[in-house]
Amino acid sequence: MAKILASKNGTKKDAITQKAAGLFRKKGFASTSMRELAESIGVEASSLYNHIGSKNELLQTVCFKVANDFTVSLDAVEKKEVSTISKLQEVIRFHIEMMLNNHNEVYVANHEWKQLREPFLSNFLLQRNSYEGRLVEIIKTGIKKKELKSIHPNIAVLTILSAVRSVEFWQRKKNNINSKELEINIIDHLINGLIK
Amino acid sequence: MAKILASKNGTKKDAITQKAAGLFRKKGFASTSMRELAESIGVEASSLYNHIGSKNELLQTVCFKVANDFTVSLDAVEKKEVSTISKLQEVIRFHIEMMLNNHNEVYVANHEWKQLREPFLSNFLLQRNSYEGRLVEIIKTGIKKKELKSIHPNIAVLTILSAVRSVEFWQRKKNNINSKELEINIIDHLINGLIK
DNA sequence: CCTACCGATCGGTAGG
DNA sequence: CCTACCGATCGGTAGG
Repeated sequence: MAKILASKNGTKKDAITQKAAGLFRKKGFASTSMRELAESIGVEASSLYNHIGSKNELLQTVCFKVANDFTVSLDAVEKKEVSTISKLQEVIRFHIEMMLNNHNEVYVANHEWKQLREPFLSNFLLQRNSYEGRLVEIIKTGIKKKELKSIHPNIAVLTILSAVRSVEFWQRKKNNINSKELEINIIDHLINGLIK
Repeated sequence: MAKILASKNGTKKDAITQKAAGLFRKKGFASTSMRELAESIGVEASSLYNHIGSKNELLQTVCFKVANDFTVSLDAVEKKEVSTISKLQEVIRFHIEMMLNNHNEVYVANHEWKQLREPFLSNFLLQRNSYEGRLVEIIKTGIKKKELKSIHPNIAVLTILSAVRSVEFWQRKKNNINSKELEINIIDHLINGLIK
C-alpha cells in the first residue's frame, strides 16, 4: 500500500538501509526485527525483500560504507606533506565529524560489526587492522622525527581511536552540541594533555 | 545429570553469571540463547531456572556489579587529600585494572546495558550520570586550583572515559599485555599529551 | 537435575 | 506492494 519513499538522491534500498541504521543503533542489530523495520517505514515485512537480500546484508552495507569512508580519508591524509601533528589532528577531526554527521552508521559499525557473517566479518576486521596499522606508522614516523615524544605507538593509536568515540555520548546529551568546541577540546586533550 | 560446578567461593548462580558474562561479551546479549549458556555449562536450559530468575536478570547482575565497583572506587578517591592529577591517575588506573581483571563483565556493562529492562535501565543510567558528574566536579576543582589548564570539564571526562576503553582492544590482540606499560602510557597520554 | 512442552516471534519465501 | 504461510528458535513453565 504505502510505497517506500526513496530518499532524495537515493534508491529505495538506501532509504531502508538508513532506517535500519537508526534502529540498529537504538536497539542493537539482533534486537531489531524486520517487522519493526518494515513498520517504521510503513510496509509489510515481506515487502522489504523486494529491495534487499537479507537482514544481515543491511548490516554489511552500513559497516562497509563507514569503513570505506575512513579508508578514503586516511588515503588523503597520508599523501599530504604536513607535520605529524597536523596529520593526527586531521584524523581526529575526521572521526569527530563522521560521528556527528553519520551518527547512526558509525555507531552501528563500531558496536554491531560482531554480528556480521563470514566472510564479511573477517573482511571487516582486516580493514580495521589495516587502518590501525597505518595510524601506527604515522605515529612511528612522528617519533623518529622528534615531533612526538617517545610513546608506545600502538597504545597511542588505540587510545586516540577510543577517545574519539566520546562523541557518541554527546548525541544522547545536550541537544545543541557545539561541534567546533568538541573538536578543539578533544584534539587539544589528546595532543597536549590536561596540564599547562 | 552434570551438576553445575559452584565456582570457588561462589554459588551456582555466580557460576552461571560468570559464564553468561563471557557469552554476552563474545556474542552479545540478544544473540546468546539460554540453550547455549546451558550447553556451555553442561546442563539443559530449563535447569538454569532453578538458580536464576530470567535471562535479563543475568544482565542486571553483571551491569550493577560493575557499576557498584566503580562507585565504591570513586568514593575512596574523593576522600583522599591528594592533588587533582593524582586523583585522575587513580581513576584511570582503576578503569584499566577493572578492564583487565574483569574483562567480560566490564565489557558487557559498557556494551549491553541497553538491553536492560525497566526500571533497571533507568537506574543504570542514573548511576552512570552520577559517576560522570562526580568526575566533572574533580576536574572543575582542578581547574579552579590551577592544577589543570582551562578545558571543558564535561568533554574532558567523556574523553577520558572513552579513551580508557582502549584496553578492550588489547585482550583481543597480543596475548601478553604488559599491564603496567599500558597503564603508564594511557595515563601519560591523557594527562600530558603526545608532545614533550 | 531432567523430559516434555507452550505460545510467541523470528527471518524469509511463494505466489499473485 | 500484499496475504498467507513455513520451519526454526526463542525464553520460560509444569511436573516429577
